[in-house]
Amino acid sequence: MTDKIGIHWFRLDLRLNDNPAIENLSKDVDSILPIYIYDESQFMGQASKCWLENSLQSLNTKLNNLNSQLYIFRGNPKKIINKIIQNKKITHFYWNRLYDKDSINRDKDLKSFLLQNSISCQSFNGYLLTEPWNIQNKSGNFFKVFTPFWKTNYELLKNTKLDLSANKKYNFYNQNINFNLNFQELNLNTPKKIWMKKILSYWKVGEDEAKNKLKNFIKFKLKNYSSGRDRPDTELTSRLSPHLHFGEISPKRIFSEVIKSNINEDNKRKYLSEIGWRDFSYNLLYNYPKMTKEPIQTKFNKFPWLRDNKSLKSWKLGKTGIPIIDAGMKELYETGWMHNRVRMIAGSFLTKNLLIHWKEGEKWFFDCLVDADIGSNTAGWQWIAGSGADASPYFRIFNPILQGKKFDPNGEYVRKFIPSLKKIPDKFVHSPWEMSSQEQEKYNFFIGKDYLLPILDLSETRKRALAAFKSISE
DNA sequence: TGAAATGTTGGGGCG
DNA sequence: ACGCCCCAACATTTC
Repeated sequence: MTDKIGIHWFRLDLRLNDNPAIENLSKDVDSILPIYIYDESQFMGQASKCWLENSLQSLNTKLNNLNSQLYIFRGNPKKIINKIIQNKKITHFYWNRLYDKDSINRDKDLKSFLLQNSISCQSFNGYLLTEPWNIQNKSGNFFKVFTPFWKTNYELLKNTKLDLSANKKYNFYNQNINFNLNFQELNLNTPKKIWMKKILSYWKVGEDEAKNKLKNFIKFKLKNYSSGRDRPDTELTSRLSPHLHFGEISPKRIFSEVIKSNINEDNKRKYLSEIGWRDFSYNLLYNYPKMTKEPIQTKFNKFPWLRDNKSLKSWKLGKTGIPIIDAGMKELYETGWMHNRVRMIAGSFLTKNLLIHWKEGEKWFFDCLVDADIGSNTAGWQWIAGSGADASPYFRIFNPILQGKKFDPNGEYVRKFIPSLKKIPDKFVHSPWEMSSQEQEKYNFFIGKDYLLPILDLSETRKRALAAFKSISE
């Protein structure tokens, strides 16, 4: 029994397929010990915790079927890893890389610690299409604008053979370790159990479901993606974002399946560019590690944000009196997800009409979204606030009524989350306050009773935002 | 991955 | 028949 044992440390790569660390480990050792460490000191939103718990269970079931299990621990990774490697048969320790500053520092430290202990330690790319240090413009700098970034990245990928591992049966470890936790002991500290249960009722979690969603997306939705992706009243997005976040599916798998599919080029390109935005966000995060806390454009340090807790609360609860905003915020709270178009409208409303700091929105989204992701979420918020690298220009202020009419023309989306709007005709569904008192009488729908009066004047706050942005431009 | 303000054009009503 | 005005409809500019 001198078999070599290698540890695979799962983080945001909760899958067995297309997992480069596992694939490489399987070549270098006889048996793979799969571990997960829950580190409470690492901030995680409520919705994410819930998804995580379910995703770990799903992964554990898959490992059970391979006569093994997921070995779960809780606490400081270095201390736990130090304890695990007391088993002298452990010769290798692999993982897939992460790209935020805290993870990078932690992993660097661990790598040298493991090497000191004569354990072979390697890391791999299991999370991105192209890692930030492998993509540069002609002058050798990182890209700050999406379009040229994606053009370069796309060409790079199109000409590379993506080595996706086939559905392999790896040899996983199955001996007892006496200090790992079972799932009852894991308890991820989610006090709002009922809320979480509700959110999860809208989702299936895990690697198999991710594959399934991709397959059905390509089969039924991709051909209408280009125009459909902007319509929250349809179901034409892939909804793969939470699966991607937890690494239940790899972006390379998505890229390769979409390219292979027999769908017209325009729709494919449009969808893949959304996967490209994810890589771009990580490219920014890696090169501007401070972007999670500070504006990328430094002039935004002196932006006159307002502190307005009352309005912030109205926004969070979907009580602004603007149907498309309220529907979006309710979709978020109810299902843990919000349609991308509506995320932009709601983000513009918070940062431009309310002049509330994008970090407040970012925090709320991070807590409520099942796809909460440090790269995409902060990049998205900086983009909409105007402080991002190639952000939406400051004067680009969405008018939520026009956006509603354009992208939810029959009001199906807003009525889904604000049922009282079912009583009134399409004409008023995005601006019910425009109904005369006779019309309110006629439809038995009264502003103030069946729906709120808007908390602000759109035209006035638009002008106020333009003035505020003007004050920081040189 | 905007919206509003302003400018231009052209058809139709009308004297 | 013609010029004038009005005002959609569309285009361009500005924020």
